Amino acid sequence: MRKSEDTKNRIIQSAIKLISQNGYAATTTAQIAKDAGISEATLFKYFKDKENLLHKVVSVALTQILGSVVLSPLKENIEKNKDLKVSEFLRSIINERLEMLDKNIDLFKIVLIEIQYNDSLKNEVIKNMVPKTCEAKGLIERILIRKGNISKEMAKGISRMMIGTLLTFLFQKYILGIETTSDEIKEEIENVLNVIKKSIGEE
Amino acid sequence: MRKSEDTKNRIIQSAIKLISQNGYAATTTAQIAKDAGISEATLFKYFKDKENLLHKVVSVALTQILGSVVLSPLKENIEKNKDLKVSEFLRSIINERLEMLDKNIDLFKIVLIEIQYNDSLKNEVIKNMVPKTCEAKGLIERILIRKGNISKEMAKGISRMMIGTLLTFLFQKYILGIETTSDEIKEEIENVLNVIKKSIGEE
Amino acid sequence: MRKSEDTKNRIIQSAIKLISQNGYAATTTAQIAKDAGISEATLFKYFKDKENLLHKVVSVALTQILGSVVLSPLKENIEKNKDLKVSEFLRSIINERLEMLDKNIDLFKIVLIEIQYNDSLKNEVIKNMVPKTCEAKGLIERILIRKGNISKEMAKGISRMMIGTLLTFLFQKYILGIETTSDEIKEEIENVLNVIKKSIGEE
Amino acid sequence: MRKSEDTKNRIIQSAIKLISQNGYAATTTAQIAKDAGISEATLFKYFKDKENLLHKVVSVALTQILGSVVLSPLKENIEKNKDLKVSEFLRSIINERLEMLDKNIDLFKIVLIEIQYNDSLKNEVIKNMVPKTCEAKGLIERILIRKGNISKEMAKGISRMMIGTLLTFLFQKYILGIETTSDEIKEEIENVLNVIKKSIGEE
DNA sequence: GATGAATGAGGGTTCATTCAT
DNA sequence: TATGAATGAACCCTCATTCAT
Repeated sequence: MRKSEDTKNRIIQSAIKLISQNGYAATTTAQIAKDAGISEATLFKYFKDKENLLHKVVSVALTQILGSVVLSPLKENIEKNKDLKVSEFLRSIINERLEMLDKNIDLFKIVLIEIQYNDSLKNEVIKNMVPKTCEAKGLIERILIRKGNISKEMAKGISRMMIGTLLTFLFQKYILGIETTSDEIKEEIENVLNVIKKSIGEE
Repeated sequence: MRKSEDTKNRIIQSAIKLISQNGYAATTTAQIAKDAGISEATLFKYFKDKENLLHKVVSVALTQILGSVVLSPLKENIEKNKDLKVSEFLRSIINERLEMLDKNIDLFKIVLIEIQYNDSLKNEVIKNMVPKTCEAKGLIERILIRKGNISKEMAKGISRMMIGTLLTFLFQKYILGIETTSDEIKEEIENVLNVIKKSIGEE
Repeated sequence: MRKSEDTKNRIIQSAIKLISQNGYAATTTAQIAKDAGISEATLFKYFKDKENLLHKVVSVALTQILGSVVLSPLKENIEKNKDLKVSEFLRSIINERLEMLDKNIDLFKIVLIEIQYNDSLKNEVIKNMVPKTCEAKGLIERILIRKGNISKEMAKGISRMMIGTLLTFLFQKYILGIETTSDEIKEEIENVLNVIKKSIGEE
Repeated sequence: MRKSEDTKNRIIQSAIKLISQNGYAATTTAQIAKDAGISEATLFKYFKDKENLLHKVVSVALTQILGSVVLSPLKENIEKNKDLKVSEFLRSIINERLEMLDKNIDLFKIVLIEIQYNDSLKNEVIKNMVPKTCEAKGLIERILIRKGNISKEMAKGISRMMIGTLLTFLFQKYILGIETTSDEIKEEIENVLNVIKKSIGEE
């Protein structure tokens, strides 16, 4: 049981590694088995077929991204920093989110790419990802509003900008693969925060 | 000659369609040939191998995205609207860009996904895409600055927000495939523009 | 293990048979697989590609021709007959060599023909074949010299004639495929031996 | 007509060149057409199919080898040198034959290799080559006998040795591709002639 | 007479999957 | 449970050959 569970996990980890590198269609079960240190026959003892393994991989990715890794630290962070100035609150969120992206980029890539080609996967992902993300977004907006002087519409605009900023970095660094120094990143974050600060009259 | 050029184009169009639907690795040359109404043998008369066809597809995509489709209308739009109020100027740009995204989403998807797995493709894309995008970004920033009362840093923050907003829509609609009514989209744009307007004291 | 080795050998034997019949380029992996009673997929589990199989075939051929089959019996024969008269010594060698040719003609043909089109094969063959052949040639020459009254040059001429005689039969029977009765062969051998006998003043 | 005949010859020459380099099965009609500077379609206007072209190539090769190139110079040479000493007569023949081999090795290779795989080709070749070769062999033998003191059997042995010597060089230089200096060749020829000289008591 | 364009048939090769052990 | 051995189906690609122009 222990051993069995362990083998299964090794297969999944190998699949994550290889699929994120080469894509699902270009990753062979032979590669995965070899990387996991087992035979192909064994792989098919654990997973009915390749598609089944992909679903498991995505499911694991979703769990990790949404459940333990993504939202908990975000909520923690939000809670911990909710008494800061708005700009500092937002900065801490962005930085924490960037770190999280960095740690989970393989999983993100797999999920984002493979749902393009697989509707059942897409539905599964949407069903899990959207409400959780909206929840987090709402949480941030409520805090912004509570901090005073910020209308609901402004809060929505600001939270959307935060998402946009994160996506821009995701795009730049992980999709296009452009090397960016952490100084450059900091500067760009400050530029965005500047606009927001001005808009809410902070300082 | 006429005929030959036509066949070649049909192959490329079929490839674009199928690769954007299923990904490069999962698209077979047989599918492409069938869709183009020719034999596989003919396909390989026009393209040395499958990889070669992918490069041609990406090259066409880049040309179309960057050259005629992406930048020209953007510059035209910028030129035409540079005398509007800042918020109206930005709104017109976003709307025009959203339309452009909609028209070229297949090409975008192919390029963005396939460069994950193909370094020579990635280099080609980066070399072409980055400078042109920076150019457009710079153009917008200069106009913002010239319109008065906006610092260079603010302009940078704002242009980055514009990109972030576009990427958010790209992500939401085309990656996650979430249906969004145009009213919802408009509302969200207004929320973002609102923040920007506030930040530059417009009105 | 047993089974696996067996399958591999069956593939090689089928390859030898078919390549010697039709040549490497005209022999398909499908034919080989069918002849070996396995699927093509299995063939490619045992040999990386068709070229690899050819190399194995040639390697087997070389081993068989040079190692166990060619030189050992020759040396044995030389040893056994070194006390005969020169003409009888040479006759026994020629006859033994002709038998050997007959048994291994398929392997010879493959090696001799395929090295025309494949440099790496040619190098491999040369490296193995030339020294061993020179060794055998040298052995014969030393015995001839030791038998008295034969100069080094004469010995070289005679050994060369032996090779020439063998090649003539190879050419006649196996290249041109001309049927020759064993009486005709014997007669021709005697004619050549006659010349040699005269030249060394035997009898 | 002139032009047409010319094109046909260019095709044949290209075929000879390429088939001798790569073998019939591995030579494509596309390669031949390209080398001949024409389109593949044109090639098939001149030759019903690829096999047909091979037959024409072999036929040309045979004509050239046997008719004009091979036997005429040999007969000429025999006639011219029939009054020399036996050893000198044989030396001149060998040298002339070696030169001829060198000039026509491409044709020889094609013929010798392709008849292994094609019975109709083999029959054609045998029918033409054997009688002519026997004729030349007989001619030489008659001259040897006429020169005195050489029995019919000795003459046969000697002529066979000549063929063997030539085949040895053919084998060494053109099949195995072993580089040999002309000095080495001369020495080996002398060794063989030495034996013959001794056998007929020359000098 | 020459060729650009096209292709059916087949070649080598890979892949996910099965099954006896 | 784990795997060595095997494979049908499909993949990318090539080839000799045809035909309208």
